[in-house]
Amino acid sequence: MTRARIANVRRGAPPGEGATDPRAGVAEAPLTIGELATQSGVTPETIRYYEREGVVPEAAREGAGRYRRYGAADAERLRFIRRARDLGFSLGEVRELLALADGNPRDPCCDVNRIARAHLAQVDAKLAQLAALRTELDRVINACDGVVAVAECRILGALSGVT
Amino acid sequence: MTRARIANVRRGAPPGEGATDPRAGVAEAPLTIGELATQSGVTPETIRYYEREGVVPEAAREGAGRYRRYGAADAERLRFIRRARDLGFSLGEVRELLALADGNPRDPCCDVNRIARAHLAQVDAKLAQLAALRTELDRVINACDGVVAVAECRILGALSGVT
DNA sequence: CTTACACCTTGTAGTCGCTACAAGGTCAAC
DNA sequence: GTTGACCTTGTAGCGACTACAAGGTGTAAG
Repeated sequence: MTRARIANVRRGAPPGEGATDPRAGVAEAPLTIGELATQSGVTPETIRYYEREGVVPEAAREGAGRYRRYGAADAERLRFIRRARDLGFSLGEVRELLALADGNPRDPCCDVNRIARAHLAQVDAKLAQLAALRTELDRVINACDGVVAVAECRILGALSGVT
Repeated sequence: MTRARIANVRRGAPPGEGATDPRAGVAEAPLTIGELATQSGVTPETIRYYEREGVVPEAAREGAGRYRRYGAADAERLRFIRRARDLGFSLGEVRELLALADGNPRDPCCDVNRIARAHLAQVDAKLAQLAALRTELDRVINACDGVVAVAECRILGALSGVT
């Protein structure tokens, strides 16, 4: 649940590259994995994991370096993934959504709807279950008022099956 | 979430052992792991896993057999564990609760309270988070009315950061 | 040029709570 | 003795990362 944000300040900003083209790939102002991580709110480890899993494409390794280099499109894709994950979509669902987004823009978006609605139903189910659990837990806790010794503890009693 | 229940009917009930002493250990009417599983609502694999993890003690292997043998106390302990797990306590928390239940009955039960209340707080936090997520997901889905092509899909748009 | 050091690389193992198998052993009934 | 259900151990897998370790690279400053 905790998403680490890593301080990742570029030590030397290359001068004279003000115009940020929104359609830029890796061409303009390549990012290191750490910078990409900072921009998209995930850790470098997670990005590498996504690459292994094929959720993001293999990064280019520009020039002589062995470092991965990223562009604006990669940052966008990662933010997409992060938002979807934050909404509770599984990585598998994210993969499907990405495939749809990557496909023909004229394709119907009913599959997107289907995935999203199925997920909403799952969330509702989990909510109901968790609410019921909370009620029960509250009941168990509130039974224990003024009891001081383990022998008479009503919480332990409830867990032991004493109703 | 699905807890398998296994049919486990004793093929030959040993005769003449009617009195079920609630304080009985392994002495009276030993159970196989499968029978214990049926009685306590977990699978044999889970019981063995709990033994490996030290949540339940190592089972006695009565007589010449290599089979684990259990008594009423073991069934009780497992039911305790299952109830606590059903209430969402982690195995670590279950371990703590068991240690408290195993300890001196005259010890104060404030630790039990602390664990239970901490867990309730966690559940509440998760509930709030899930409810917020649901709201957001619903908003995303409802934005998409009558859109037919992926290019204009508002769900994908929302995930891409278009607000 | 050297040094320093932050950042990167790959690979592997760990987290949680089980679940699923495989290959073989045991027990009770018939 | 033969069935066949049950048990045994060991190992690997799930999801979605996270955490190391051991070593390589890129950049700035001295």
